[in-house]
Amino acid sequence: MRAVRQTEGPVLILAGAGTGKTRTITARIAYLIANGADPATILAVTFTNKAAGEMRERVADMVNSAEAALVTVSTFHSLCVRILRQDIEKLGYKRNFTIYDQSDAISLVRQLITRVAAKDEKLEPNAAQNLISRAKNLGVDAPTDENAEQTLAGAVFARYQRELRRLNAVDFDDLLLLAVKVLREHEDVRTKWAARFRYLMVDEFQDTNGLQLELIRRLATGDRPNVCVVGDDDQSIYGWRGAEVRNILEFERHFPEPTVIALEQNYRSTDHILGLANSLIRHNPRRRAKQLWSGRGAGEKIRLVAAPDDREEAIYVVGDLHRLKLETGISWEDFAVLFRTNAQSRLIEEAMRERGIPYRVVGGQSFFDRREVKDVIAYLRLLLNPADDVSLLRIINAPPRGIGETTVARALEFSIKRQTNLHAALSDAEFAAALSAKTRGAIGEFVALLDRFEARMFAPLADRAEVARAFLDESGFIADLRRSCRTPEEADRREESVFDLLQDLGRHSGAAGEKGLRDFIDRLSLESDREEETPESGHGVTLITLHAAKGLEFPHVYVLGLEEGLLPHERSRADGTIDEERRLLYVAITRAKQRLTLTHCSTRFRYGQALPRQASSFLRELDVAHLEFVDFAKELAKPATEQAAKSSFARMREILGN
DNA sequence: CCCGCTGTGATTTTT
DNA sequence: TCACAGCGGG
Repeated sequence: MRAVRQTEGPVLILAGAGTGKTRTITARIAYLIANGADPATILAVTFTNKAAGEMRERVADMVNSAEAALVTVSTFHSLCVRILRQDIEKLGYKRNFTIYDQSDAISLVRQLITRVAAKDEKLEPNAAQNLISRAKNLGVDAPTDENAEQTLAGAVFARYQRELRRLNAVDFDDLLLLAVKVLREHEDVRTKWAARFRYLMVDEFQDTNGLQLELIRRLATGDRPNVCVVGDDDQSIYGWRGAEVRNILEFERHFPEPTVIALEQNYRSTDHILGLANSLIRHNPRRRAKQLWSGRGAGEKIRLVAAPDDREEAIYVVGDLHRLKLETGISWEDFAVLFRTNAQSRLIEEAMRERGIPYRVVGGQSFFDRREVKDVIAYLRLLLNPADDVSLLRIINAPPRGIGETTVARALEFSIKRQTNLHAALSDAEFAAALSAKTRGAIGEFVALLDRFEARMFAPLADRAEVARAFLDESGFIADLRRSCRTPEEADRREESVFDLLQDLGRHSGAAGEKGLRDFIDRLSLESDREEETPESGHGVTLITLHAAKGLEFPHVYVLGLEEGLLPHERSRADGTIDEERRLLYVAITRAKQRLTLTHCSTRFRYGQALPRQASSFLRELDVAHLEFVDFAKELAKPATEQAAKSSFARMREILGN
């Protein structure tokens, strides 16, 4: 297979849906090693920790474990952390910088808005953080024009970047931005890292943004660097968060005269499913031509169902999969219900519960909770970087220790005036002088606590997990955590998740002293603490958004709401991203292995109102040869009048325009 | 500290 | 419609 053996020079592997993308990359790595490449010079970059983990596992299966361990398989962000932990000083940051995740960033933005905004000005922290993030992913690290400082958002942006620097902190976007910056501006640094990696591989290349492309370009050495990217332009669905399909469409511009290999054999779906997918995606302009085929046989036609409203749609889908399950005995895990927006899952959930069918909702945003875990991280971060005000503010009153809001506000003011951080302000004699004896005592105790544990944590031969446990205990955090719970069970659960974390810290076989703890915290900061929720692990039918479904596959798939305004989403018309919506449907269709059902409604309830709906314009693009029109009324096994059946059939024909 | 009132806004989501 | 944030009162 050429995709595996062409190891020299730039290679572009166009890997269509279900063509064995990950398998190809891992086989390449194994092939490289078998042919004498030094494993330590191989770098494979992915987007998610999950993908990196899977790849690492598969490499370990193919080559001996000592060699596998030398290969660098990493996400873009953790690769950047690695670069920055070594070389960020060139940019004027200290090496012990703290990494802020999105919620840390939002809380900093919130603070700044209250500090900067006039009485009548309003700005949502969430929206502002989003704006800043978008800008940074375009490579912009400050508001562009002079006016920008005058708008609230611009002022917050400028202030935010300055604050991060003062706090010796970087956010997720900075990781990319600063890593690229240091490689761009310091040739010695660039040469060092480029020399390390002789073979570069990038997964899901269609999802890269400008910064990520630049990172790869700067790491790639020589006229014909060994850069192999794998991706599928037809599955580019993250444009809205900065991904540039252009990167894959114009690969030759960045890496001239590449070997281009198209993987077109699909190992997943039936011919009808692939045929349908092909007929749809053909309507996209500007794509790398490819035609997927499979040897899996024709299979069933794709069923297109028109439901009267979203409630009936849900009842139908759930009823249909229930029936199928009873008839064939396949397991619940083989089913997935896909939808454009999270809100759509509700009706499905209700219908599932009514029938007692087990299900799991993937995604959503349940990862902002786990308050106690974030608190523990804040405690530990503070030991590594006392200048980290966001962490300090998070824990200064957990537990309440007599340092009230007023005192904190004063300390903040003092720290701003002195151009320093909160920790320094709290330790400052002049600041203390202005306080009551009681407050002074409370602050003194708090600062002493931090200093004492900083010394203990980084003492030679310190047992990090044990020191951390004592820290959380003696600070009163654990007791406060338990106290704040409503039930003893909840208290146990939360305390246990803290101890799990500490146990993990104990097991973490890192270096002694600061580095070991920092590696551990870096890992925690970069991995969202959402539980492992792979479709295999849970029980039940998978309910999932179209976006989150990318990369997964299921024997039986239902795609809901193929209606104008929902898929394509109404926003996409104004944004000019209809192509991306089409790719989204393409991704959805290609998730199915055996049986696929598409549905749409004539009426949908939104914000309490019944809205008339039109079928998605995408339906007209589908090749009818692969479709079967399901008579909704009949399928529901309700006594339907012939008239109703006829009219619904006529409507469907009308919709499809043939 | 907690409860209930009011106002608001409502794609997609990983690191 | 409904969920959630922010606020004021008990």
